[in-house]
Amino acid sequence: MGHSQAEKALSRERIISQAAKQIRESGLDSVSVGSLMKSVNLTHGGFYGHFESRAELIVEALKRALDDSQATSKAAAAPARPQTFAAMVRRYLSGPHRDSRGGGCAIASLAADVGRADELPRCVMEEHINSFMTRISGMLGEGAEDEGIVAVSAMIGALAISRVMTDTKRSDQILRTVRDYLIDAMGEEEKK
Amino acid sequence: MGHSQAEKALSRERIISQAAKQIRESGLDSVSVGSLMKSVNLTHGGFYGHFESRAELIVEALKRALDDSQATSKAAAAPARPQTFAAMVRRYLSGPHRDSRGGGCAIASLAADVGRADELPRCVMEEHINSFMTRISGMLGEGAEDEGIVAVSAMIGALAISRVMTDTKRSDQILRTVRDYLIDAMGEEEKK
DNA sequence: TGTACATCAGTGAACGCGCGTTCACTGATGTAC
DNA sequence: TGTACATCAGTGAACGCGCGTTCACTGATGTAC
Repeated sequence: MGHSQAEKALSRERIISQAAKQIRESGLDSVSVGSLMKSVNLTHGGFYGHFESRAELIVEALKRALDDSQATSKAAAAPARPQTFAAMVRRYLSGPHRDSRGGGCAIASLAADVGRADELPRCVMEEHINSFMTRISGMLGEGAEDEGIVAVSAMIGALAISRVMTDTKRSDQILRTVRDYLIDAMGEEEKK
Repeated sequence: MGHSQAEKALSRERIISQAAKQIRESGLDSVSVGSLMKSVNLTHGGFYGHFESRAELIVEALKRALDDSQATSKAAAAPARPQTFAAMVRRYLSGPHRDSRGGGCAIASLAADVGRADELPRCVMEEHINSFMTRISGMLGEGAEDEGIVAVSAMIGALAISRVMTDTKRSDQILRTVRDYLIDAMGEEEKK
């Protein structure tokens, strides 16, 4: 059992990234200290060498989940840069995104949970929502701030709804309808 | 202590309606059998004379929450009938609705929770989402099925986002922007 | 470079607590005569 | 209508369990000489 300082940093990293994945999949309440530590091959007692409390971990995991999903979204733009609004919407409102909760947009998975939470997690997500809206507005061109707000609202709502649907055809249809509407109503202008 | 059959029905009613209110406020996981029964002045043991399990109660409470919020929304239309799309959107995307989680739209509060739940609760909400979309489409006139889907997605997303925001001004701005956009882009046609 | 010691990452038993669920019991309700 | 009895709504103690958190301990790591 070698427990060097470098290993401690790696342990913390594994704890946070595992917790981040789990909250995206199953919500803020789904993480328990015991099962989380077991899933990264540590014992529950060690947890408090890394965090003051479960609540502190949740905030760190939320930050990580939001950062991860933002990074994934930006990385998808890498080949073609700058990313177009249409490409972004097509990826966001897709079957694969709907079906990968653990790897998908943390705002969509967790907005309702965070809306009921304390001020700290809400502030953390608030910043990410604002920067997501700014990013989308930027794709739509000058003075498109309002369109960015509307597009983000519709994308988050449609994704959440599509995850409720048990009828896959209907779920696909909703994603497709909102996707086509947004691209048609907002994406066209961007080409000018 | 009189425990007549009529009183049993009233007890069940109080349990479900209290649970429905609580899940709209704080999510599906927030209801515990003990505290719920205490809040309707009964003891926890009596719970199992009304429901087979906590899971069964959750499904009943979800149905009730959805029915209640639908009824509230339809009741608001009573004076002017049929309700206009613009009036509906103005009420949905308002500060008072955002601030009354316990009395507000159960789809918006619970979509993410239900999206992670078992098939039964998902089916229950699915029907309500479909009928909400149909209702909105109906307000928009013939062949407005797609617009209904988009409007419902945007309304649910915007409400969830507005509840995350700690900056009230920003929260209001998001509600206002989505509200104005929807009325402008979709509501105008309805007047023709 | 080699030894002696302090540090500290991680262990695992223990804590009090609230959870969902069960069950023997109580006593008013409802029914049969 | 009045009495005797069965029913059953609600009570509260008890169950096993998992939770978040604490703490005495272990032994490798890192440091001072």
